[in-house]
Amino acid sequence: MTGSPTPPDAPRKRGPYRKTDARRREILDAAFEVFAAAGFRAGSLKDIAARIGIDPSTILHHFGSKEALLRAMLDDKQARDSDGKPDLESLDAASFPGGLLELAKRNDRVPGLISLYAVLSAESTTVDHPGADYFRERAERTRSAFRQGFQSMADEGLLAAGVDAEDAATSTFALWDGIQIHWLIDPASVSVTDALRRHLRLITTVEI
Amino acid sequence: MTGSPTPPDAPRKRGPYRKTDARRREILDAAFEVFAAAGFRAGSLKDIAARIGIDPSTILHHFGSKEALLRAMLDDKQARDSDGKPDLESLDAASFPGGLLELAKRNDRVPGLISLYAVLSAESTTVDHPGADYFRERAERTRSAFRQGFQSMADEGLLAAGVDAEDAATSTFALWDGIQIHWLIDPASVSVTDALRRHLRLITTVEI
DNA sequence: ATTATCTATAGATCTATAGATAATGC
DNA sequence: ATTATCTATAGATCTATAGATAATGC
Repeated sequence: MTGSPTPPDAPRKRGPYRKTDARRREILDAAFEVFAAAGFRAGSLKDIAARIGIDPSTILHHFGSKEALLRAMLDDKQARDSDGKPDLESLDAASFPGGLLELAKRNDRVPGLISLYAVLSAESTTVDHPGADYFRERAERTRSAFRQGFQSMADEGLLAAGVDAEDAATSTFALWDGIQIHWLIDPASVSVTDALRRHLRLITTVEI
Repeated sequence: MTGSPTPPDAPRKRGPYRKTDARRREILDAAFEVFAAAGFRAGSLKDIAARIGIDPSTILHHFGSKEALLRAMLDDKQARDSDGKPDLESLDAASFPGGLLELAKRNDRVPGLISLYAVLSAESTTVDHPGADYFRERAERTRSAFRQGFQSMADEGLLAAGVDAEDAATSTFALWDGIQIHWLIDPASVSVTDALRRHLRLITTVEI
């Protein structure tokens, strides 16, 4: 008998090179920069490839298609966002509004991050956009996390009179995304964290 | 003497056909629909032309270039927005917050209008976008009009405690633009006018 | 005669694939 | 031997222009 240790129908594959992960990371980082600066449709594989000195077809070897690259890049950002650092879901009543501000400050310090989400989430509302599902789910998750955070504040009587958790979540989320676009349009005229802080002061009773 | 009534160097031109204005209007309307649905970069002259049954080159005959068409379309929208109807600049202290809501309601009823501004203003922040100047100026004008409106309210003591006109303008503008994007992403989860009304209630002392 | 419109096409993209060559790892 | 990378190119855009034909208006 020539019984092999692997099933007969499973073709033996050797797996990727040791440096493949690093190359994929390079591509994801370059894709982030290009998509943040130009959006998905105007950001080309050629631009991304040029940034790290490879040929566009190499990107397709690793990710299969431009759409798949976008999804991989978004999933990667999401995974790294909630990697170690405190994220939305982990904020409780005591740390919630301050935690939001911390999050905003942290995002402000990552060049391109605000642009990526602001540009792509708006672009994702246009016809046949491959990021539509991602951004709809992201909006749902974000609003839900905000709602929970504000609800635990409401439970301790920390919301301003006439404000409920649902309203607080919706308005804070909207103001945050809106002010980010206005900051991209004219950075000198607004401050993301200042606007957010003033809004949180208005809808809560805590010192921020 | 064969002295002509026009200067010798001015070549005599006959001017456009009587129906040219109507054709230009058709093109502007179709451009609005396409740019609202797809953005400027993904919205093609071919799509616009197909919508009204003409050839793309006819559009270029009338407007010269795709960028010029975008600018003409934006200028046209701006001119028609402030055409007769009460606009931002004409609102005084008494009618200001209510007038904003009316404006929002009116915009909600024009399909594509919210998408046009939300999509293009975000897209305009990307590299080499022909709408960048327009949207920066528009943001300036809008924030300034809001500031004046809220300032006249402040003068009559109609703003909530701790809120000044500048903050009110910035936050209202940001919340409005943000909630519009969230509405485009998931229309079922938010109401533009409700969110705006709640915000105005929060920052003013008037009944809305 | 001038303006409007279309046909045809140039020229510049862009994504994706096929297949050759180079690098890696068993 | 398999994976990674590049070259070359197909095929599908897209904007813009040149020039022919049709419609309009003096």
